[in-house]
Amino acid sequence: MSDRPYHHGNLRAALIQAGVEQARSGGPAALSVRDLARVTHVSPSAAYRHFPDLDHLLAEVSRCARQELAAAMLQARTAVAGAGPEAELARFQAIGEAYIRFAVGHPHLFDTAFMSCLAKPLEVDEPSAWAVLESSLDALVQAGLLAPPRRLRAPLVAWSFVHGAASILVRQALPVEVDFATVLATMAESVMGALGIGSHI
Amino acid sequence: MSDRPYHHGNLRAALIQAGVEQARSGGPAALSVRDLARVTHVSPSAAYRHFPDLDHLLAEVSRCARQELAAAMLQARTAVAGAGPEAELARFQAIGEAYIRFAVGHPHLFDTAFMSCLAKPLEVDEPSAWAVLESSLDALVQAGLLAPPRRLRAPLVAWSFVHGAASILVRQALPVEVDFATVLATMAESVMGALGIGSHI
DNA sequence: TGTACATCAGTGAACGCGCGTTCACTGATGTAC
DNA sequence: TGTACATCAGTGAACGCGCGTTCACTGATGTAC
Repeated sequence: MSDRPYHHGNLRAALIQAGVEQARSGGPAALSVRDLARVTHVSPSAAYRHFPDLDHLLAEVSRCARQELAAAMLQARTAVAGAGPEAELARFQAIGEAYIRFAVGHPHLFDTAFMSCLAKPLEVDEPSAWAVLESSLDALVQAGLLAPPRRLRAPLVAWSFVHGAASILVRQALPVEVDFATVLATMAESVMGALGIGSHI
Repeated sequence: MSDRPYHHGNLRAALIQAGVEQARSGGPAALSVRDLARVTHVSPSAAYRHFPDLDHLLAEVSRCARQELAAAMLQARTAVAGAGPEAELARFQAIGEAYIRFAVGHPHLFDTAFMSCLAKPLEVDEPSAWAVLESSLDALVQAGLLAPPRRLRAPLVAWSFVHGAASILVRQALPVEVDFATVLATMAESVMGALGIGSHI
């Protein structure tokens, strides 16, 4: 404990990062000023140099969780190569699949991403899941797969369905066995159906 | 405090009911053995005559929250009179609308209904939102509005979309202003589209 | 280049709090005879 | 109908704990001259 320098160097970022790791294993309930200070090898009061209170710290942790989700979507989309309508459609499905995969793979982080905080984070999400979705929908329109009039409400439609399916898988909210593959297939088919993707050509 | 009888009479039910009321205003985080005992005018240790620990008490509170949701759906469905396809469709839409209305009207109870507990409630949900949805889908099939092959996955499709939309409204998860009426209309249209309701006639 | 000093980023002890849970107990109830 | 007594459902004090936050402080940094 004595080999660490008196000044941490980047305590603010370190506390947030520690928060993300704690949240990954224990969810929002596992986050406390004292515990994050402990993990960061710093006294609890040091945190108050960087955050006015716990809630502001939580808001940043939550934002990082959302960014991790967005990064996963971005990566999945980038992984689909090629041009043309079929590649564009595959990229759209890839971000939905990544969303659900993230929720199932990191259920506590998923909860943390959408936990309720009174404080607002200092910066906006970067990357942002919302932005990823918006740009993918734009690409679908340009590829001629999504009718322009449907573009306006498309984000709500897609997000609702995918977020709902992810929540169900995470919580096992349904009294019936739903397996991952079934949800993915149903999700893809349903969003296509709801948005009429491809059907107006 | 001295005018109350020594024996409460139905403490178990009273604690659960108190839990529902506390959850309604403060959400799952507002639930504690000590607070519920306080509200019920009973010593904290009395609760342990009826529940092995906090988690088992929470599981019952959560179940009651889900039952309240189911009751709202049931009431909304019953309120739609008449027979025939158009009435059946209206009843189906009514339960989805009631679900979303409940989430927006009682956001903390909605959270409580789907909170995570390690313990399982002693009894199953009665009424059950799942059962309400299942029977409504059966009615749609019988009215010739839903193609039988789509019946199997229909619960997952409907629940995902409605639950997702409700979560979004409750959390204000989208960085865009989404009003209640728009969500309801979009929800109805999308579920119809995804399930192909009415389109195969 | 060297030194005084303001500023910054930590420490550690302490505060008061509410929590879950246990334990020995006591008051009320109801059953057997 | 009356009484002994087992059983049930409460009480209240206590346990140890971890929490958020404050406060007076001190060690390190870096800037002005």
